Amino acid sequence: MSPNKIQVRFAPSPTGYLHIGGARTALYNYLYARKHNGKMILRIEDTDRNRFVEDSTEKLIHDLKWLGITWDEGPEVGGKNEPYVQSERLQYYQKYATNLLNNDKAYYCFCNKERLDKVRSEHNGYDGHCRTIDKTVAYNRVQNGEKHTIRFKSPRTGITNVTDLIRHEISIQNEQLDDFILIKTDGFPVYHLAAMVDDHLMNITHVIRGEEWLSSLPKHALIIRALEWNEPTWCHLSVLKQSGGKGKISKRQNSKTQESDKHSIFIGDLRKKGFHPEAIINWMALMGWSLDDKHEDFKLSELEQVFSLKRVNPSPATVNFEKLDHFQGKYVRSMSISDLNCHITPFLIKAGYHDDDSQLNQLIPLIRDRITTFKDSVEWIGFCFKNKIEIQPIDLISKKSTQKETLLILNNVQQTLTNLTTFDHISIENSLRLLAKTLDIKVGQLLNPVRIAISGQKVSPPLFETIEILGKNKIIDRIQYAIDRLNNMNR
RNA sequence: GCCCCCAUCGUCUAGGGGACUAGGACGUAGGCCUUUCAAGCCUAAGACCGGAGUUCGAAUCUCCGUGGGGGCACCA
Repeated sequence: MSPNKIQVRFAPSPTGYLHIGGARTALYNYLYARKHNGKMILRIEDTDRNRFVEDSTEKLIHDLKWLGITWDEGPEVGGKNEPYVQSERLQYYQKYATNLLNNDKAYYCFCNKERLDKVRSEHNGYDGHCRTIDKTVAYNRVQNGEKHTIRFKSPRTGITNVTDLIRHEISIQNEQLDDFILIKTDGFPVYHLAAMVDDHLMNITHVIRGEEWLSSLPKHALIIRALEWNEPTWCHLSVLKQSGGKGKISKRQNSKTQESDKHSIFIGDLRKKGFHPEAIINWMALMGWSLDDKHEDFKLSELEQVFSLKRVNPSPATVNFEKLDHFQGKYVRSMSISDLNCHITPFLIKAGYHDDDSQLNQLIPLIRDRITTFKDSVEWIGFCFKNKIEIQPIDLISKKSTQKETLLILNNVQQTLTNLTTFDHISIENSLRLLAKTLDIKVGQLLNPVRIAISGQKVSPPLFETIEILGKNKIIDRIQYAIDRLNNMNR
């Protein structure tokens, strides 16, 4: 591998499911790698055994793939940097922790939790208590099996400067840093060590991650410098803020403002709610990045050509689900009938509607402009697949109309349709328009009760076409049922 | 409390000292179209957080406020 080759990684921890914050970070990594013919690695950071969530890695991989985000190396595909799960890489962390120990850049710490809690309330971080323990004494205590951690020896004075690609120079007074833990009592590394070791070993050239890491960036730089490694290019993406309230989106809090029947911050939920991955990608890409002031519609394949980290915006973005709807609607309208059929069918089946494929294909052009999510199709055309339409007779009667007039309309419509020899929407339209004229009422007035009778709904796809698709028998039956209901209304 | 980051319409953003009466998109309002609902098309309202500088000239550069966000673990 050429050393100049761009190599990035997405390194989630298996503590929950993929949401738009993580997905967007994965997306930017992916796009950057693709744009520069680099490679992307998926690495699982599972060094916290307490927060481990059983199926989250599989779900995460599934969600990423569903979005269209792929990687060159990772747990299920393998690669030359195996393994890709941190709990299987313990030897490396141990090795470099020892290295730091030997070079006097780290030390053993024997402080227990109680002391630490006490120190924290008095100090700003760890007080360096074990820093002065004689090296051989400390070594012997470790040999005797005493519980210990390994801490990094942070500089006490001076300033640490780090450069971030989208935030420029960041500096911190070293006195703000404490001697943080590298290796925990259980022998597992802490993120700061593990991530830096892996990034180095895996030749990561650009670390693209969330802003929540910005405050620990100096620690990371210090570790890398202590080990005398090359520093990657840092790129900290701003956080995504909740749509309604305050603060960043989070796996823990849901319901409230960021969840609704239609939306969710979780990729898996969005899938179940009937969104298309391309719509989600387009939406996420624009939360913090833009090409210019003219282009907003991007397919994943197009983003791969035009993405640039230099155009990533450092300020936090608020999640706006209405814009997701916009991209989704736009995407739907660009889809072919057969493609839409594939996406809609599972939702119809799940809703319990028998799916007649050829009929569905006829129906799709009628709803393409009306649905946003694929799941919306259930509400729009579910009635077509029902055996019986439940209606309240009162709903059949328009505001300004009467029971008598409605019955007259329905009877006439039924008769007209029965007499039709060619049952196509043009003939249906012509005959019903003529009927309205004959009855001296507006077309809308005529169609309202018919719409309810046929669909059971106040809104429906265009009626003439719907009547044609459902067929004469079904239509006549439904109108008859409505007439019966109206007649029995007063009894 | 301490540290760090950020700051243009309600939201996402364009903007790199003069091309800014600040552009686009979503949303909102009105209109056209119309069998309902959409879609589509047209129109409108809507922002440079505040104050000092620097400069002939600041949305753009600097500083100070203010506001928002993130982080201060043997979590990532």
